[in-house]
Amino acid sequence: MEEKDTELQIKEAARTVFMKRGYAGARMQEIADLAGINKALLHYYYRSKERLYDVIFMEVFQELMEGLESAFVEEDSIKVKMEAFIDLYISTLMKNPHMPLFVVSEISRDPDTFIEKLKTKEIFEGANKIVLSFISDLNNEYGEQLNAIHLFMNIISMCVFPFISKPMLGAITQIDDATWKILMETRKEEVKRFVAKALEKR
Amino acid sequence: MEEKDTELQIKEAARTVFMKRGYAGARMQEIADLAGINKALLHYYYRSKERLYDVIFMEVFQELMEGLESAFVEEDSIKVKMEAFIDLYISTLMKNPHMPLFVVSEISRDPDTFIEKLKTKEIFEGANKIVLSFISDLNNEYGEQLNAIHLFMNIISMCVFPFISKPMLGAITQIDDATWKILMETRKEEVKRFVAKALEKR
DNA sequence: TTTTGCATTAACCATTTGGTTAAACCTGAT
DNA sequence: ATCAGGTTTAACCAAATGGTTAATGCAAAA
Repeated sequence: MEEKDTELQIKEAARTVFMKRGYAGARMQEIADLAGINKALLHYYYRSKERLYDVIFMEVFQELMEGLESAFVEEDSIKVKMEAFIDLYISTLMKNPHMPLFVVSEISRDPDTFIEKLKTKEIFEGANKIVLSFISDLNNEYGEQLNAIHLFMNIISMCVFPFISKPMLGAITQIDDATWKILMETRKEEVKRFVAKALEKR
Repeated sequence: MEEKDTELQIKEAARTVFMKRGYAGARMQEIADLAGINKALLHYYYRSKERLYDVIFMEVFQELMEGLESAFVEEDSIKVKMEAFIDLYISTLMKNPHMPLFVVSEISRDPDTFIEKLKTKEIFEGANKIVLSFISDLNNEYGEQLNAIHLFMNIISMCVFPFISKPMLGAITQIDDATWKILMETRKEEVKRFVAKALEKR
C-alpha cells in the first residue's frame, strides 16, 4: 500500500521545511510540493498546520533527548560518561546540524505552549531525570572546584553552540563544508581535553 | 517635533516584534499597534517590511559586534583580553538576552542574503579583523596546547549559548528569573576560572 | 462485474497580510 | 487668514495562505 508511504513522505517533507523555515515561515504548499502530493492531502492526514508541526517538533525534540540519554545508559565513572557524551553528541549533531537551532528557536517562540506539550509527554521524565542526576554526579565529584550547573552548561555549550552559529561563522570566516567537517571531528578530542584539564585535581 | 520621535518609536516597536517573532512571524500590524500609530505610517517611513527589517537587523548585529570589539581596544595581555571579553560579553547579553538567538536564526534563515548585506557594510571589516587577530594571538600564546579556533569557539560558546538555550532550560528545570540573574552573574567568574585552568602551563 | 470505502485531487473559500491611496490634519511661513 | 509642507489616518486592494468540498480514482470485497 501507499498508505504508510504517503504519510512518511509527508513527514519527511514537513520535517525538512519546518526545520529550514520555522513554523511561521513554513508553507503548507511547499511541504505538499516537496512530498509530491496535493495540498489537501496534508489536511487529510494531519488536520492542520499546527498538528503537523506538533508531530514533527516532538519527534525532533525526542531525538535530541534520546541522543542525550544514550550516553548515560552505561554504568561508568562520571568522567567516562562525560567523554561519551561529548563524542556522541557531537556525532549526532554532525548528522543533524539543524536540529538544535530549530528546537531552541521554536521553544523560545512560545515557551508556555512548549511546557504544556511537555507535561503530556513522557519524553520529559527521562531527559529531566538524567540531566538532574548528571548534575548531581558532577556535584559530588567536582563540587569543590566548580559549580555543577555551570560545568553542565559549559559542556553542553561547547558541544552544541558551534552548530547553531555555523551559518554566521561561515559567513564571517568563509569556512567550507569539508573544513567544517574536519573541524567538528577534531573538536571531540579538543573539548574532551579542554574539560579534563579544567577539572584536573591537584 | 514628533518627527524623530515617531521614527524612533517605530524602530523600538519593530525591534521588539522582530526579535520576538522573527521576520516571518512578525506582523506589520503588531508593530504599528505597539508603536501606537497607523499601519500606513510604517510604510511612510520605511517603504516595506523587508527594509524595516534590514534596518533593525543590522542595528542589532552591529551592537553584538561592537560588544565583541570593545573588549579588545585596550592593549593588554591576551589573558586580560580574554577575561575582559568574558565579563563584558556576558554583561551585554544579560541586558539584551534575545539578541544572539535572533541574529543567529535570522542569519541561518538566509545566509546568502546576509553575506551580501555584510559586504556593503563596514561593520564586517572591524569585527572580522578583530576575530582573526584574536585567534592569531591565542595561537601564539597557547598554540601548542590547543587549537586556537577551538579555544575561540569554546569561549564564545560558553558565553553565548546559555542565553540561547534559556527558554528550553527554563522549561525543563523551572529556573525563575531571579535565580537566572544570579546564575549569569556568577557565571562570569566560573567561565574565567574554567578557561584559565584549562590553559594553565605546567 | 458491481460495490464499497479509503486515497487523492481540482477547484474553491475565508481570512490574513503587506501594501496603497486619497483625504484629513497640523504647524509654521506668508 | 490662508497657504504649503510634511505627517497621519481610514478605507481599500491584491496576493498569499490555511483550510474545505465535492468529485474522481482505485483496489479489494461481494
